[in-house]
Amino acid sequence: MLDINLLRNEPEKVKKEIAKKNVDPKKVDDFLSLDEKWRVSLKAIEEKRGLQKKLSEARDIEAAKKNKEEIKSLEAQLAVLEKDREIAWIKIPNLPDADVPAGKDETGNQVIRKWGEPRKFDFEAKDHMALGEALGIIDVETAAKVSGARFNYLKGGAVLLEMAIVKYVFDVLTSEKTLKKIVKNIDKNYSVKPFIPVLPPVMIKPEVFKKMARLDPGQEEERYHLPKDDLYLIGSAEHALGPMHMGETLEEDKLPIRYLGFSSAFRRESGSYGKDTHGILRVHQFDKLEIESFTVLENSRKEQDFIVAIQEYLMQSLNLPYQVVAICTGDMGGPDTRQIDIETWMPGQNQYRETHTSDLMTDYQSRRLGTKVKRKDGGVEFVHMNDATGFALGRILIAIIENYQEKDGSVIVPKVLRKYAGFKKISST
RNA sequence: GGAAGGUUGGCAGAGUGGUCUAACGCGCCGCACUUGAAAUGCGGUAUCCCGGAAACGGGAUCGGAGGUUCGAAUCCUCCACCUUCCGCCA
Repeated sequence: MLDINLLRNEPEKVKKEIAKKNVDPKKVDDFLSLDEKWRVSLKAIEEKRGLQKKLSEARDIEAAKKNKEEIKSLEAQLAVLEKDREIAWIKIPNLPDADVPAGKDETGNQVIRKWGEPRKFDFEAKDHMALGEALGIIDVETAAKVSGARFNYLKGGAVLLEMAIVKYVFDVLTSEKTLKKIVKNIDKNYSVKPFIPVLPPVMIKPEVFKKMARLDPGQEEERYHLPKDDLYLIGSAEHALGPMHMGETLEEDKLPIRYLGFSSAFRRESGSYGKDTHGILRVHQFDKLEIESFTVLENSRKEQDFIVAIQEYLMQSLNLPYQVVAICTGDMGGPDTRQIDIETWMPGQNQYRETHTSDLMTDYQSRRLGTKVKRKDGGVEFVHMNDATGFALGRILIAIIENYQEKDGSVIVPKVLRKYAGFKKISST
């Protein structure tokens, strides 16, 4: 949620900014009108409560009884107002940063840079499904029988390759030495504090999910819910990493706090029927390495730049061609102030496909989570949060299988992963 | 799944219906004493909301929600979490 003072003091600015995100500016007026009503109601009730105390002290039981009835009816009104006000508040998204390209939808996204050349094959390149099935490492048919559409079994070399990637990324992000190399392009004096490896829970409570601004109206359809226990399956490790410090006030010298999580991610993919039905590009369950970091406000943009630099370092070390995309105002997420995606070249589809995202959320999430930082000068403010993909393992496996395929249908293991995988090539047996 | 005990301010911990504006202590901050420090003494030390330029005023908060009462940290109901035990279990 946005800062209440910003909404009250600069509504025109907020309206102008959210319009860029295709959000109706009227939502600001809706909120402010409810806020005003709420304030009036609150003031009235507080006066009556003060009176109730005095009457009670004076043992004026008759007057107190009467006053109590009035308080009760006012409280009922206030509760309704409070709820409506909160709902209206949440509907207002974070404001886009100044350098975010303006645009209505994904056509407004801008490729900022490209790295690597799509490989020219001297044979007909196959897609990951054809390769994976032939190699016996991807099986969607059995998964369809056992679990339904949009599920998959990974087997053999694909499994070992995934594990190799996981271990490799954990090695990179926990090494100060490697991070120092990466940060040079951003600001050589910036913090290279290593990431803390995390295996998070994959089920979380609804109220926590809401505080992360990931279960707001319109998003529930995308989530798996376990009604018996009222728990949700996470759609990303972000959902369990982001709330790790909710309700806490962190000391400034503890920041930045950086986590690297590994978990399965669960998505209903409602509304995407018929889209990407082939292969394992869009599935209900996949594993993902996720980056989450907490910083002071003046560092959060630099932190995002650093995170993107890490993503690119990893991509380059795997020698996968990619492009970095600045997501435009109309296509970015509600809690984001700046979103940068990476799209990886996939020869099987002859196009770049989204594999990474990096979200700068500023204090939009931390305000509802109650995650604060106590500055050295004694001031307390909300921390800034960044969240980003380390590797979405299903999709990066697709990229590796398709980019590293050989004429005979085998797949070469990227050099940097060989010592982790223990083999150089995946062949049919 | 069953049972018992617990959850109070930064920490520790008292408080079983009005004197709670939450004791005592520790920690922290300020001042005094001191060449400096320690010790000592005095004072101050939670968060959030509303109003206010500010000083300040009002309100809420004793795990959470609801209830009883003129009045709740205290009584009642439900829930969550923690500790321990039994059962089951990777």
